[in-house]
Amino acid sequence: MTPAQLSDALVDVLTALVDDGQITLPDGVPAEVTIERPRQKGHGDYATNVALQLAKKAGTNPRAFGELLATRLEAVDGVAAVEIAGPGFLNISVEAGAQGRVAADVVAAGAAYGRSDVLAGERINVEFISANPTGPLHLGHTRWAVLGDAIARVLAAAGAEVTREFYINDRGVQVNHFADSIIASALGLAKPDDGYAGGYIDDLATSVGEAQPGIFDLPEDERRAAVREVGYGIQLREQQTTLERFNTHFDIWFSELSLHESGSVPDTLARLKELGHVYEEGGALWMRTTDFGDDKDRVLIKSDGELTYFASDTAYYLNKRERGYGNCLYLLGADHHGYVGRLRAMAACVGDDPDVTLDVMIGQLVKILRDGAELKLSKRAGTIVTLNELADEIGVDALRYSLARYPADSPLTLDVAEITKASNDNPVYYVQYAHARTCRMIANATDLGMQLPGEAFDPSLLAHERDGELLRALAEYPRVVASAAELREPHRVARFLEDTASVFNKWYDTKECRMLPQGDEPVAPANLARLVLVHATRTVLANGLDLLGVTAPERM
RNA sequence: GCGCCUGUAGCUCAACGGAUAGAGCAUCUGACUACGGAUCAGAAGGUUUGGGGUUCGAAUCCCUACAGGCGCGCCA
Repeated sequence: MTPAQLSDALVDVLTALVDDGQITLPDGVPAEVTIERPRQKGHGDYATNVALQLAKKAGTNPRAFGELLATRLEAVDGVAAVEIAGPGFLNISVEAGAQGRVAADVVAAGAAYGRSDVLAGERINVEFISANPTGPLHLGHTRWAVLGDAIARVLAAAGAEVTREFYINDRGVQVNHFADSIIASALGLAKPDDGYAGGYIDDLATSVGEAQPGIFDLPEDERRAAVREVGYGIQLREQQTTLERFNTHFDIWFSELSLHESGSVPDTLARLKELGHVYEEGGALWMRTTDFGDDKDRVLIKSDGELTYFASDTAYYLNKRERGYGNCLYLLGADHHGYVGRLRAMAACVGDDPDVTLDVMIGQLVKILRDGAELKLSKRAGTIVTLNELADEIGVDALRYSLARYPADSPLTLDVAEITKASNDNPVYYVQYAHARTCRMIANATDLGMQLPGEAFDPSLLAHERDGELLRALAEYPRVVASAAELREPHRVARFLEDTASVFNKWYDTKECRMLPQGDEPVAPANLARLVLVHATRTVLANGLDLLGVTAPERM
C-alpha cells in the first residue's frame, strides 16, 4: 500500500460519502489527498490532515468528519486500522502484506523506479554556468555546476523533456581584452588595463603559440583576431573537459556570436519595434521594460551604435522559444539577481507570460573554509580556486554531494576538512556505504545459492516494525523525486537518501531481520523476502545517487 | 536610499501551513565470538533574531524593527 494508493482510496471514500448524501463539498472532491509519513512513532504508518482541511467546507468539525472517513477507510483492503488523533488527524496503519509488495514493485521497476510523468509534455531549457571562456571555471561556478545538472536530471525523471544549455559569451569587448592579455604575456609586455591576470594566461599564451606557431608575429590587425579565436577555443575546451570530468553534461553549447551572425538580433529588434515596446532617446534605443515591472528601462543599442548584452539576451530568449521550449529556466548567481526583473519584463515585451515561459533561480554564494580561513578568489590578483583544484582536493562525489544537499537559496559555508573526511562525518559516504553494504549482502546471498523468489515472494513475511519502516521509506521515493522536480529542489533527494540509508542501517542491525540464514539453518521464505527488500533498497539508493550525479560504488 | 536572499541547538544545515521543530559534527555514556563497526543504542543541547497580526494550527503567510550577504551602468 503506497501513499498514492492510500490517497486514491481516500478520494473514493470521499466520493462515496458525497454520493450517499452524508457530506456536502461545495468545491467538489479533491483529486488527491495529502498523505504523509508521520515523524512521531505511534501516529500510525501514514497520516492525513484531510479532515482538518475539508471540515469547514463541509460545514462540520474535523473530528466528526474524521469519524465518517475512518469508518469507511478501515473497510478498504490493505488498511489495518484508522485512528483519529489530535485536532482531527487520521492515523492509518497498513497491513504488512499490502505494504511488503512495495519491495517487489521496486525490484521490478529497477532503474525506472521513481520516474514519473508529472511533468510529461513540458519542454524545459535549463541554462546554467554560461561562464565567459576567458578563464577556468572556479569556485563561483561550482554550485550551479552541481545543482543545475541535478535539477535537469530530476526534471527529466519527472517526465519533462530537458535540454541543458551553456551560453558562450564569445562576442563583445571582453574577448579583445582576453586576446590582448594573451598577446601581452607572449611578448613579455605589461598587462593591459582591463586585462586578465593569473598564471593561466601565461599557460594559454604558450598553448596558443604551440597551436599556431608564428601567431604572435602576425601583423597587429590580424594578430588580435587570430589569438582571440585560438585562445577562446582552447579555454572553452578546457571548460568542457572540466565539466565532463565533473559529471556535468551539456546538450547544447550556444554561441552568442552565432546569434549575431544569423541575423537573429536585428530580427528581434524589428519585432520589438512592431510590438511597440522600444523607443529612441539620447541617441540610444531603449526597451520599455518598466511597462512590465522593471525598475528602469533598458538600453538595446548604445548611442555609439554598439549593441548591449541585453539585446543579445533578448534575441537568445526568443531563439530558445522558437526552438520550442515552453519554459526557459535561468540559473544565476546571487550577484545577478538584479537581472530577474528585466528578464521577466523582456519576456513580457515580446508577448510572453513570464510566469509560464520563464523561471529564474538565484543561487546564493558558497563560502569555502580551509583551516578556518575563507578561500577567496580575486581575478584582479590572479588568485583563483578552480573547479578542477576543488575536485582534486575534495573528490568529485564528495564535492557534488556536499553542494547538492542544500537548497540553492540558502547561503552556505563548507569546511574542506569536513567534506573530505572519509567517515560518517560525511553524509555522502554514509549513503554510499549503505549502498555498498546492500551489494555485499546480495553477493553473500548469491554465494549461498539464494535467488530472488519471483512469484513465490510472500510480502506478509516483511512484518517486523523495522521492515515496515524501510518499506515506507522506499515507497516514499517517487513522491520525493516528483516534488524535487516540481520545486526544483534536488536537495530533497539527498536528504531522503540520508534518511533511507539510516533506516536501512537500523534494519540491518536488527537481529530479527537478518537476511542470511543463521548457522546451518536452511534458506527460509522469510530470508528470500528480505533479499527482495535488500534488492529494493539498493535500487532506490542507486537511483537517487544517480539523480545527484554521484556514483553508487559496490565496494568502498 | 531602493530591491532580492538569509536569520532555526556551540558549529554546518533540514523541516509540501500540521501533531512533542529534526539530522550530522562537536561533547558525554554504552554495544564488537561482525549478513562489511565507514555501523547501531542512548544522554545533553531551542523563547526558530525581537515585536505585532492572519487561523483550528505559524520556523513557514502578512506588517514592522534589527542583523548579515548580494545587487541597483548607454559595464560585460
